[in-house]
Amino acid sequence: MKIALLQPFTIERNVSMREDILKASDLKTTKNRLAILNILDASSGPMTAEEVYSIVAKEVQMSLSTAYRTLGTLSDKGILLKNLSQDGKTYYQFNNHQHKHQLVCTMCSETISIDDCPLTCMEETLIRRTGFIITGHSLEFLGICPKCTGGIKE
Amino acid sequence: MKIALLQPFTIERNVSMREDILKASDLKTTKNRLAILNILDASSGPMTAEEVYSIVAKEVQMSLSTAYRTLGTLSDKGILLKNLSQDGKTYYQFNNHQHKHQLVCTMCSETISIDDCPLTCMEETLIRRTGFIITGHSLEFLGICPKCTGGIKE
DNA sequence: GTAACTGCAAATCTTTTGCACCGAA
DNA sequence: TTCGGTGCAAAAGATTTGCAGTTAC
Repeated sequence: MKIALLQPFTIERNVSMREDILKASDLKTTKNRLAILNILDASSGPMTAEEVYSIVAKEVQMSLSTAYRTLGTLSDKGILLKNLSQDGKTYYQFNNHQHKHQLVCTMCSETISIDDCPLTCMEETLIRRTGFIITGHSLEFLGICPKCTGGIKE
Repeated sequence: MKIALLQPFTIERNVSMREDILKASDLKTTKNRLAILNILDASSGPMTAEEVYSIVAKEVQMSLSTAYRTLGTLSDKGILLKNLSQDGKTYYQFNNHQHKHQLVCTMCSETISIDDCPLTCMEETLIRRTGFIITGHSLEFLGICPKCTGGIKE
């Protein structure tokens, strides 16, 4: 019973945190936006619009184009990171300055998240050399996972 | 006059080198394929299918779908590197083990090639940790170039 | 001669957009 | 009340594909 009560409390707290995030970016608080932030917050890695949509659609009524528009808006505001992957789909993740990259198996699509990003140092070099302001980067590794390697003749 | 003669000789030599490349991959030698290899070899960085096509179409008669098919085939054989960029277009470059990444201005699309790739060391770590065979990676930096920075109010 | 290559047009897939309606502030 | 947000359907843009004709070997 105590545990049952704990859950709603946590959700409530998160909801108000997310309202603050939206308010700070001059965005109206809507069921749809909260639901999307909710799902991405719970996710362990980047998700496609389609994935977000298929989960969110179970909770609230939302069209796919709204999912795209919302994800786009949140990315423009810097709340999310947006990233076109080698599979042709765009992945979204919370921009919490602890972003992740992916290692994807080209045979079965198994995906592993890479926690540490080695590019900060390289960005500093680029800034010095080019005068660019660096606003982001995309990095993805492709390979063949151990399960699939088993099937390759040597 | 001597210089004028030098050029055809060089082209001849390159053509036969490219025939060897195709033969080694069990691909027939066609005007189209030679033209595409030619253009990518002369290019200083990765090119889109559209760019390759628009240049190649001046020299030989070729359809856009053939350009796509040829670039795809050459990539499958490992002759080219294929890379979906954050702008939604696929870029192709010679796979000469000296591949380049790009730094792209999100305002004017000015693009700078990055010659040294810092990822080899990271790939070794990933191999150890995940058991994947790493077959490739994509890396791209986005930013705002000095020309465009001038327009931003501080 | 035959399998591989090519051109054309149509299809595919993801993402974006126009427009009319709806809802948060 | 008023913009901004949303749904629907249609458009967009890059790439792929089916099929019939052509070419390298």
